[in-house]
Amino acid sequence: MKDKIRRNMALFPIGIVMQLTELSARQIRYYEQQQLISPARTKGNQRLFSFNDVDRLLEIKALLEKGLNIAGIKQVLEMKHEEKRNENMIDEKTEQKRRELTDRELHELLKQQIMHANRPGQTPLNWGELSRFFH
DNA sequence: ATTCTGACA
DNA sequence: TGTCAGCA
Repeated sequence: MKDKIRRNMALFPIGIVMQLTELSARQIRYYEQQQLISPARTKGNQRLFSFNDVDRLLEIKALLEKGLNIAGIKQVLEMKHEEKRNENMIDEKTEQKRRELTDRELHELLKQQIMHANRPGQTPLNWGELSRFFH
């Protein structure tokens, strides 16, 4: 279990992360403000990201492309946190149920945003991609 | 050369 | 979110 410290080891500066994630420095810093990530800092106050930070950013990017806003992403990420907490019981059936639960909650999140946060002049949701959530 | 924070024609 | 300024 030495892999955990490796994944959490602060390694690369924002420039590298930009290339790895296809995200702008602006976005990466913004997501940190929204507390979606918490990269380490050098003595010179420069951000140092770990593999976990990068993976997290990739997840954020994916969710963003699915049409979720910061609030929605926070909730999904929060569930991911609970998942890891329960990853002790690696039962096959409970694992399956958990995935279904996650999908249902994602469905709810998206439904809420579609109904509620439907702002003028903007269509933040990829309805095509969302079809699977409305079976 | 890079990154950081703050601000907005 | 982009982008520019003024520092470190």
